[in-house]
Amino acid sequence: MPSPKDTVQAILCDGVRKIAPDAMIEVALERPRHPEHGDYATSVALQLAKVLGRKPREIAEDIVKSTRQEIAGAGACEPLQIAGAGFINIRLKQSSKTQIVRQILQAGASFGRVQAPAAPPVQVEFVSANPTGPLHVGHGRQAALGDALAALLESQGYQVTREFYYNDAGAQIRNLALSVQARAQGIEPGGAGWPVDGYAGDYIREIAEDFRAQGGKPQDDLSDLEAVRKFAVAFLRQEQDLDLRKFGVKFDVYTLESSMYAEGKVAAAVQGLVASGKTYEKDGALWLRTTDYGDDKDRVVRKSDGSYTYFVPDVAYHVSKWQRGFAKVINVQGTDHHSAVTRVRAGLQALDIGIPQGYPDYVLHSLVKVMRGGAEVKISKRAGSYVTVRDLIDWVGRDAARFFLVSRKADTEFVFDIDLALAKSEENPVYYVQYAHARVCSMLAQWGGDPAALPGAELGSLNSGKELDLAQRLSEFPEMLSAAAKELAPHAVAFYLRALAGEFHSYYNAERILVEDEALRVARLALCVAVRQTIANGLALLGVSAPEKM
RNA sequence: GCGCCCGUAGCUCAGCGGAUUAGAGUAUUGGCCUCCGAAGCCAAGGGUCGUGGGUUCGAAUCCCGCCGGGCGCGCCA
Repeated sequence: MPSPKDTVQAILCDGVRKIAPDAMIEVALERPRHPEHGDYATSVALQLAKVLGRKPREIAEDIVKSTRQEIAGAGACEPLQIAGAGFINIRLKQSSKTQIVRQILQAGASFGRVQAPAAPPVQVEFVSANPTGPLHVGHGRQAALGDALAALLESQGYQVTREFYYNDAGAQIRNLALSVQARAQGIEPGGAGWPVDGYAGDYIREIAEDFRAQGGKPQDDLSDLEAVRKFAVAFLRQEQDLDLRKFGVKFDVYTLESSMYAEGKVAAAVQGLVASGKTYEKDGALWLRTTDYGDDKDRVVRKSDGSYTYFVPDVAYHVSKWQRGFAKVINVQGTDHHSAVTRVRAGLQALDIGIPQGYPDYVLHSLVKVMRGGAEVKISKRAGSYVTVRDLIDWVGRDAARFFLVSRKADTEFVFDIDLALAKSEENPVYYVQYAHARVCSMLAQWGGDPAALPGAELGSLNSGKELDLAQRLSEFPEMLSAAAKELAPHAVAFYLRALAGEFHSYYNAERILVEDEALRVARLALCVAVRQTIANGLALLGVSAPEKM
C-alpha cells in the first residue's frame, strides 16, 4: 500500500511529464523547515525553469492545474498551493497522516522491512582482526557499524552474510608465536632474547602461562614454535569470539587467510594475474601494473624471496567472494587500510573475470580516540598499547557502547570520552531511547486493556500538533531505512531514534494518554504503541535491547 | 612532497543544492513531580558553518586555492 507521500509524488510526476516530457528531473518531495509551508514541498518548477526557459511560477501553476483532478481524487492531501518563487506546497489530510499508526500496529516487527526478491546476495565483511591480540575499540566501532549495516541491508530485503577474515598467515603471527614462546621461557619484554617487535601486552603472559599449564614445553626450535603458534592463535580466536558474543555480534562465515594458500587460491590468483599480461619482472620480484587502474605505483606480487605479498591472498579472497555469488560486497575497514582499496580493486580488474569496476564497496571508518582526564588513553594494561572492546563493554555496557559507536558518521574521527561515559552513563543517549520504549510498556500495563483492540482504533481524534508530528515522524521510518541502507550509513538510524524518542517524551509530557474518554484513550495508546514498535524495530537493527522496564 | 578523508555552538556531533531566524545532545542558567515512570518536560543564552574565490535564481551543501587536523604513501599485514 503506497504511502500518501508516494501517492502525491506519483501524481506530480505524471503532471511534470505532461509539461516537460523530455526533462530528466526527479520530483523530490522535501520536508519544509517551516510548518506553514506544508508537510511537503517540491522545487521541481524552479528546476524546470531553466530547461523550459519559462518563469517558475507559471510552470508551477501548470503543474497544479494539470494534476488538480487526480489530487482531489486520491484524497491524500488538500489542494496544492504555490508559494514563494514557485514552490508547490503539499498539506496532507489528517487521516493520511494518522493511518500510519494502524499500518505499524498491523505490521509489527516487520514495519520498515521490505521484500526484495530480486536483491542480490550481499556479504558484509567486518572486524577481520588479526589473531594477535584482544579486540581494540576500533574493532568495536567496526563491529557496531558492520553488524548494523548488515541488519539494515537485511531489512531492505537483501540476503546478507556476515563474514570475518583472519589474517593468520603472515609475519605478525610468527611474531606472536615468538613472543609467547619467549614469555613461556621466562623472558620479559625487552629482556635478553626477547624477539624484535615482540608483543608486550599482558595477554601474552596469560597465553604463555596457559600453554605451560596444559603441558606445553616451549623449546627454542621450530616444531615447538609451531605448537605455540597454534595454541596462541586458538586462544586469541576464542577470546575475540567471546568478546564479540558479549557485544551481540554473530558471524555466519569465518575465512582464514591460510586457507587461501591451502586451497590453491593464491596460486590461482597469481597465475591469473600473469596470464592477464599485466605483470612484469623487476629486481627479482614479480610486479603488477596497478597504475593501469589508478594506483600511484605498481605493486609487488611475488617477492624476490619467492613468497607473496599480503595483497595476493587479499585478491584471491575477493575472487572467492565473487565466485561464491556475492554480487555485492561491502568491506568495513579502518581508514588506515584505505590504500588497499585501490590495490584490491586493481587486482580484481586485472584478472578480467567479469568482476565489475568498483567491486567491492568499502565503508572506511576513522579510528577511535579514547580520552580520560583530558588526555588520550593509549594504553591498557592487558593489551599493552590500546584500549580493548572488553574495557568498553565493562565501562559503559553493551547497549550504550553499541549505540554510541554506531551513532557517528563512519568517516569522522571518534573521540570517546571515558569520564563522560562513566560519569554520565545514566544519561547516555541510548537510555533516552530505551526509556521511551519502557514508558509505553508501563502505560499499557497500567491501562490493562486488550492490546489486540488497538489496531482497530478510530484515529480521528488524533489531531493535536504533537500527535500529527509524531505520526509524520513514524511514517518516515521506512524511507529513513531505505536511505540509510543505500548510503551505507547506519548512524542515520541512531539519529532517527533519538528524534522519535524526543518527540514522544515531549508529547507524553504535554498530553495525558490514559484519559477518561475511551475513544481518545485508545487512539492515543495506539499512537504510543506504534512509537514503541518503531523504536523496538530500530533498536533491533542496531543490536541494542528494548527493555520493558529499566 | 603526493593521495584520500575531515574542519558547523565551550565540548561531542546531525544537516538529500532550496524558502528572511543553520539544528540536536552535553555543559551553563531558570522553571515543572498530591497527576500515565523526573533516566523525563518547558524556557534562555551560546555561530563570520576554517578561510578566500567561483558556479547558481539560491551554497554549510557543488568546484578551485589556502590554512589547520587525521590516515596512508614497504619486496610489512
